[in-house]
Amino acid sequence: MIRTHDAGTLRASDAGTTVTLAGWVARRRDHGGVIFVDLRDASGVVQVVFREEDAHALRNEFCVKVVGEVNARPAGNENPELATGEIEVVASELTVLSEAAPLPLPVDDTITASDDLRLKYRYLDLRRSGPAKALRLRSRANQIAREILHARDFNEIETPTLTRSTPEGARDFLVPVRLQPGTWYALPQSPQLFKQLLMVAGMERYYQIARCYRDEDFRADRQPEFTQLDIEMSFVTQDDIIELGEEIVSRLWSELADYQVQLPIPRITWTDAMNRYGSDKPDLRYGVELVELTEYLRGTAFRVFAGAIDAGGYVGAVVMPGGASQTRKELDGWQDWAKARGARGLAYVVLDAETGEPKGPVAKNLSAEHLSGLADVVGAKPGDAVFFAAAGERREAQELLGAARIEIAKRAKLIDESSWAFCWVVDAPMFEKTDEGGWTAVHHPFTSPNEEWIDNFETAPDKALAYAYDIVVNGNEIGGGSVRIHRGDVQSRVFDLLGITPEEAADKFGFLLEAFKYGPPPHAGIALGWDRTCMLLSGNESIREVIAFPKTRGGFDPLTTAPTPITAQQRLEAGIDAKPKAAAGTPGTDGQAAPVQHSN
RNA sequence: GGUCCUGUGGAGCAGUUGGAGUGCUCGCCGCCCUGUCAAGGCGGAGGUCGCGGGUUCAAGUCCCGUCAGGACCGCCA
Repeated sequence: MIRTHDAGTLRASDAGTTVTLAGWVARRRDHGGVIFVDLRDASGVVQVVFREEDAHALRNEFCVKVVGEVNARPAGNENPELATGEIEVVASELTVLSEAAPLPLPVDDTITASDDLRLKYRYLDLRRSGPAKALRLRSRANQIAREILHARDFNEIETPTLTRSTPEGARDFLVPVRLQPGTWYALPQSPQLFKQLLMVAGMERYYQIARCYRDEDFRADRQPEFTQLDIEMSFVTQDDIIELGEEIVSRLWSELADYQVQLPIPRITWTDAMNRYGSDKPDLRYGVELVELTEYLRGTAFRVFAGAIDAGGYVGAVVMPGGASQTRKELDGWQDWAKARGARGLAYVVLDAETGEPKGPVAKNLSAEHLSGLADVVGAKPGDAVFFAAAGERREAQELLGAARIEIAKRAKLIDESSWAFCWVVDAPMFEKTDEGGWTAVHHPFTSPNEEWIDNFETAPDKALAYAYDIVVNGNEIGGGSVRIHRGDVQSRVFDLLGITPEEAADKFGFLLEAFKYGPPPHAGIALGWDRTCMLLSGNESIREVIAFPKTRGGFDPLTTAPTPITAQQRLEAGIDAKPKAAAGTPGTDGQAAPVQHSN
């Protein structure tokens, strides 16, 4: 080793020791006759004192080696801000290992740079303590997960990243195949089918910290490549997977966020989540629950509500505490907000802070009777605002109210940012209607109906429930999974309902169905969105912060400038323009199976 | 595909009613300085106001387009 000690670990007890340190010049304070340098390495920072002129030439981010003696600082010069603040290293020898050009962005915890500049110089960005800490936290999270899973006899198994499309709803990234021009690999959207094959293979307990790919638009919490902690077990029930998920989550939060998760984590059914919070990933840090008014308002003359009710739909409301004090401009702003998400508007009534009298444009359209009881029905007090949503489709109106609920919490500052609220959302529906009138799987088509529905889901597909579960924290879904179908007859019936013909099924995932002929065990699994989990644990608001070299919104990497054009030669070799031969045994990616969605 | 925000020396910002590239903090270069810790003092360099077009006597500022970055919707768990 070039160094004998780590800079950040030196303490008063090391006084008198001669040490060799190596690291970077974090800051230089040149007083002429004495020069102070904050020397930074991965362990932290220590002050080095130079009395020789040669340190005058040092600049920020020079990489240096220093030999010196650890001394207690002169009385009165201690720095309680630093872990190493009681001591300093008096240098006797300085070696410049490499110089640094003037920096394109400050390597300084107190100053922020724009995102694309940070990414272009990510290696400098990561010298800062915050970004570095996020990656170190992620490494520790990986370690914790592995400790738990290996203690439970899991096998860490790698699955292919050059494969065929897995049945998720997202667009695939495609890779041309030189050896078979005109054919293409897909990068996996998840290892779903492979982990199920590993269950057939008798591995019984599988996990993988798996890179997954989806060619969809970006968000603050979405990148085209992302990581899942992917888990599958044989001979288990939903409760077994939930118990495992709870151990992982509670260990992560206790060690990395200093928070003790109360176990068991509360479970809420999907239907309750939608009814009460208008979301399948409710943020339980605050109340503001939805109230259904379909029956209360039945018979109203207000056409917007009556139309929804007569269509067999839903009318509901959500209360904004103190919302009556909003200005007209703020209330109008809610209309723009609603339109931005595709709604026609957001009806509201404000309750006068003094009298409790309902006011606002919608109040004129409601009968005196409906108005007088409104506050009690929705649980509003004088000074509150009541927002309404109505639609022929129950879920559509509830989701609008759910989004309004989140916005209310933000604007009314109802969120305790230091708190954590976990829940499992269980009993998700198996199917939902497609626009064409058919059915599509809410999770994926290998998710098992629950005990109650496994033999009769065809009788009421809209009511059938699945053994599917999502774990949610503060309104973020950090993981989800399901019990899988392992019986061939059930799988065939599900495909049948989804309108997937046996031919299509065989084309798309015949290899899995084939495998299921040979004694597949009952199995179930879960996948935790690892980037999002680490983002939350590290207190960041973008998953870019927990990814070493992330991409910008346009799918661009400012550091490497990927993606790049290819040469004509590369294009030719890759066979991009080749037409596939008649699809005999090598079906392409053009299977016309019914749409299937969702992973895990 | 849509809505919105941003783009000004190396970094982060300000820039009024359209009136000379004006300003602030940091960094950079030089000099001074023996106890600082976001050191301090003095001096200096550094600009096609993202790019293109338009309106105007005059555009960093107004309009249109475009590029880049960001937030959200659609999409996607």
